[in-house]
Amino acid sequence: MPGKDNYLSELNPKQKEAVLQTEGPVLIVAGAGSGKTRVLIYRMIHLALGRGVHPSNILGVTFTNRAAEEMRTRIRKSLGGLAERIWIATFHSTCAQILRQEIHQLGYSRNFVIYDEDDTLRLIKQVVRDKDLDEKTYPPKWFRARIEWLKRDLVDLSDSQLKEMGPAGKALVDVYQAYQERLKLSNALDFEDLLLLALHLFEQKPQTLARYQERFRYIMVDEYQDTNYVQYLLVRHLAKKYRNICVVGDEDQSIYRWRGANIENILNFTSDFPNAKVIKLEENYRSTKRIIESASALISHNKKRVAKTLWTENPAGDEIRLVECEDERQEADRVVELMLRLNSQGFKYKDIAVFYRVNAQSRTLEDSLRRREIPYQIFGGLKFYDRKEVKDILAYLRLLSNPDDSIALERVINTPPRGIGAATTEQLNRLAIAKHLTVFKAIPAAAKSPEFPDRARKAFREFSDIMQELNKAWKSGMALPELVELVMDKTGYEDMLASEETAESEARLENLEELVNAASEYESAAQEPSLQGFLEKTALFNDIDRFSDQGLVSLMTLHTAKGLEFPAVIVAGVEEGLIPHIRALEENDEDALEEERRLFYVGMTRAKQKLFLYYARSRKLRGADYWSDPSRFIEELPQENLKAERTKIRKPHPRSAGKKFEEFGPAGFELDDSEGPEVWDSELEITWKKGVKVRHPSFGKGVVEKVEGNEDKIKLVVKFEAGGKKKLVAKFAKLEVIK
DNA sequence: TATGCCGCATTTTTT
DNA sequence: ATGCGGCATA
Repeated sequence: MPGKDNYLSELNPKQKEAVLQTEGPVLIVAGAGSGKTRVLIYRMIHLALGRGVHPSNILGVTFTNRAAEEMRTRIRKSLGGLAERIWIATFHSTCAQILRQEIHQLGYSRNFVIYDEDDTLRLIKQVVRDKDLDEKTYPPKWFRARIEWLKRDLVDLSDSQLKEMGPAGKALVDVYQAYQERLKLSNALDFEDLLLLALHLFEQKPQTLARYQERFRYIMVDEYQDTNYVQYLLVRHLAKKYRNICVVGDEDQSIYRWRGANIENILNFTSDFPNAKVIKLEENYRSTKRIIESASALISHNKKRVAKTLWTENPAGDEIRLVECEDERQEADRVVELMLRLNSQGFKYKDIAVFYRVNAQSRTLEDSLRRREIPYQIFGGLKFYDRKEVKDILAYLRLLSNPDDSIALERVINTPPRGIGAATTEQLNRLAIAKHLTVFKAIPAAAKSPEFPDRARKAFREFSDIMQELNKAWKSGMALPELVELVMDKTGYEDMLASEETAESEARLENLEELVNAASEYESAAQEPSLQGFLEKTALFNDIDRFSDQGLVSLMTLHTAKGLEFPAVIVAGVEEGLIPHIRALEENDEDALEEERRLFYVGMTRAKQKLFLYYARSRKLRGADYWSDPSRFIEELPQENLKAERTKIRKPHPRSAGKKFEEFGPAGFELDDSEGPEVWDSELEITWKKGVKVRHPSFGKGVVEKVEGNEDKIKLVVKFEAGGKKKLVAKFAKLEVIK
């Protein structure tokens, strides 16, 4: 860790320049592994210690909460308690915090809730139904995607793009407006609103903007290549007065174009902020020469980038291993075998990661990992706070905090089932509209209304009583974990799950236990714990199961891998249709293909020492078998850095990859050995025979004397130098072949 | 109103 | 293959 005084001595000249250039606009183009996090951290430390800037005048915007936390932890080591005064957060979290203070100026209430994608979709569905639109012609998901686009790109509702969409465009405008009204009635903001309303605030309330400009005199934005248009405008507003804006990014690692990230933001920075200083960090400290050379060769095929040359003084390292497999099951088995081998060579399990393009690929890998009892952890996929049971319980809490939250109400009013079905709910909604009440407030009235059958009235009364009881407990200041438990108890949710007695319901109950834990963790960690604060955390943070250093192999998608590094990296499914993904290919758009290339680039550059690329000749996808060809990106890698191996048995491979087996008659089944890399004999696939020299972690060096058995159960008799013969199972013996 | 079956879609997802 | 949502039935 940097000492307080000599922190500059640990930086190379470029990094030092980036740290010292505190005034004015700065663009740091930071290649993969070039130490950009270190630069950002030292920059903050330097501002505070070297330039006497008060930490509270520094804003650091990151893209993930994980990055924000990591940054703060590292700064704390140098600045101690002062680190807490620096504002380090994501765009969304930053805006949420600002709006908590200021949103009343825009006519919203400060106890707004944040709707996630699921809530949003439910609300859109309501709107679509109300408008009698056909869900087949106009899928709610389409509206959601388009509404996100309208908000992210600040599209004017009179824009010609909408007109050109014809009736769909008209429906979109219609749904959009109704959706916004409903959000407001529910006192809710979606993710885009967090940014958008902060922007409106800055545009409409100059004094408020001025206050934040004064506060954030030094602004740093990480992962600038992945900012969208609204985020770009927010940055511009905040930086306008002092112009001390430093953005860090790498257009080669921009992989969220599909989510509205605008690569132009980083490409145009120097024209947006004239006189900007541009500093390129091109020395890579992470990976071997071969990895860097290969990744650079790959990415040089992209046109949309600013030329830069990544280099490293690290050793050349091993060749990149290219492994061909029959199908995804063999791929998984081989990946696992590789892990065992790497482990025997001294790599800890936590040093090894497998990346894949789509989450669905993880299952086969998991099967193999479990069979061999290798401990693993999966990142991404279903998130804790997105689980149904967790969301249900949270919805009750949301309703306490904000009774206007109509989506939360919809979620829980009949969960667990209490006799308030679709018809009753419908009637309740009508009553609410007629009486100008929110649905929640209409419930006590409905309980008394003769228009409802006795059964429904009783159900309303029960529900109303439950909510009142919970409300009383909350108002009396009950601790959060207890409140969560009370909700689980009084609503009957826990009983409902407990009576199911399935493995599934057990798991759900465990998740709810975990939610109680999360609540108590929050309560002890937060400065001023509140229900609202907890709910905000659950909406904006979803990494309850986070990184553990517990010697587990890591599995994740290529997207999730960004920002991480591992000594040994395996990319699985390096095939046409997967990397690049079929959907990107279907777009038939150079930009889409370039993004796929960047994604692969990101994956490759995570590797410090060893990189393995696996592909399968056929792959089961949604129940059907498909042929596949190696990714075109493999051909873009310098062949001298590659070492390929192939299986001996090869299924016949039709020319048209990406087709189902059954779509080919016998004529399609041609042997295809002409293309692809040469067949090298594999060192990975160790051929055991008498005389092979090996090293064992505890027995030391030895020579193989005898080989028994075959395939999975090869046993070896090894004579060790230290004396003694041992009979070992080849696969599990952690033997390393030596020369 | 609750339940069970069928049909449909299923990239990536830091927020 | 699998899960979710919609619709028909008990």
